[in-house]
Amino acid sequence: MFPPDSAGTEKPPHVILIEDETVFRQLLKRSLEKRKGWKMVEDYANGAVGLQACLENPPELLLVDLQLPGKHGLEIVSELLQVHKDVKVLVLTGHAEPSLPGKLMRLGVAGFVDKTAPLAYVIQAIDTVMAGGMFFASHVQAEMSSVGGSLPIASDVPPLALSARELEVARLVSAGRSSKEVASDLDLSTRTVEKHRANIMEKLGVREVASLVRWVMQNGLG
Amino acid sequence: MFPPDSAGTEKPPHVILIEDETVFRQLLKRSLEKRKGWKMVEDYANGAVGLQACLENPPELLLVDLQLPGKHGLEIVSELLQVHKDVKVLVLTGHAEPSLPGKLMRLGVAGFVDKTAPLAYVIQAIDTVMAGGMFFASHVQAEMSSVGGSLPIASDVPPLALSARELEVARLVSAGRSSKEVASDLDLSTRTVEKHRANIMEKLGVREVASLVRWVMQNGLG
DNA sequence: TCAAAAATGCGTATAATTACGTAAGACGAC
DNA sequence: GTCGTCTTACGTAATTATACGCATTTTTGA
Repeated sequence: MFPPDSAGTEKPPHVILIEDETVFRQLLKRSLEKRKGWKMVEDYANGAVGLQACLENPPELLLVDLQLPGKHGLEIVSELLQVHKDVKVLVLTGHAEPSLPGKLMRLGVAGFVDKTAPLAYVIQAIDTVMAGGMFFASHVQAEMSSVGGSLPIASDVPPLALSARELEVARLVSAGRSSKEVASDLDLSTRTVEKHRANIMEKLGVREVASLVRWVMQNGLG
Repeated sequence: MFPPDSAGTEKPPHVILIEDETVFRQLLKRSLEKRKGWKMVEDYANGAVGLQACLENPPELLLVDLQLPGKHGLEIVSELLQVHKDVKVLVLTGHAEPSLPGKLMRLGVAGFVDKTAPLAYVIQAIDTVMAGGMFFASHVQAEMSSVGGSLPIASDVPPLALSARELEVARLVSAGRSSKEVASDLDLSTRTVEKHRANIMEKLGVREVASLVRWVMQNGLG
């Protein structure tokens, strides 16, 4: 899961890079094209233009600086993620600030690396993020007064082996409702709910409520 | 600033490693001793013992797992940082959970890495943290509230409301063990386990297993 | 050292869940 | 038009979990 190591046979993802420092931008772009065979790296030096490109043709991965001409990186990310929540965003900045990681996480950014870090760091961050993970590294210690609560991001990919009704039941059960309560919630008979539960357990291959709850939570359904 | 690259001439820091998986612990310990010339790596497999050592002779760097016998990693960190705020803490865990990064940051932890990550990741994390930075990387996407709302975080009740034994029971229950199984796991009577469960539920103010499981997971104990 | 808290154990009773079944109507796919 | 799945519903029995209460022994801390 962690390091895809070599790009291998996977098709190159669509990547957009917004970075005003030409040296770094070109270095990184070439690096990605050479070392990973990604041909689809669009690069922009201007924030507004880059955002426009993102909105018109959303990439899988967005690499973005913060201090940009045209539009600030935080605005870009914020506006983009409101429309396309599934874009993986990796922030590259040279001006780390202790409260930044928190802000970025709240925004839904998947990672954050100092541009002053060695290129290997950046590459690793990209790998991790592309694999669905998170990667925050900086030379300043993060300061988190309050990294907001627990609003799930309602991410896509609920691996649904369950039918709609079953899912509904599963969520209620994992929310702590008893079969009887679920029955009255959904206006069903208790027996029916119990049957649903049994089927759910069977499908998920679990035997106890605890595991059901874990499944629901780990799949972002709770 | 970023990678000290080679340990060079600096004197080895005092490092404590608390990790119950022997293979990983020894591997990491040897790795640090060889590759960085750090001789002062104390290692412990038990949480309570490790914390004791930290309190008696605080290290510069603490590498700690979360799920540990004796005492949970979160407790260790919490208790240690209350007394010695300057200890750099790097959490190593194999059971990442989306809300964990936020919790750890709030606790004042400097970094967090999956144990399943390649050793190079771990080493880099250590370097970054030792250099005063932060390093959070995981194969799961961190989940913070996406909206910048001002939702109160009243839920920041410490997991320490529970006694060590209760915590242990809570974890097993949320892992799907029945009271009877927990009893045999911990070599207790079923009655005792049931009593513990009742006390736990009471303390957490919940009524059903589902809520217990959610609590355990949301507090990174699962 | 002594009091408080935690950990351990038991009893009794009710409520809830799980493990086996079976089956009919709706709805879509092939 | 038949086959499969989803949804609905029921029965019985065993197992587990909860809600009360009470008691003994460590452990901990003031």
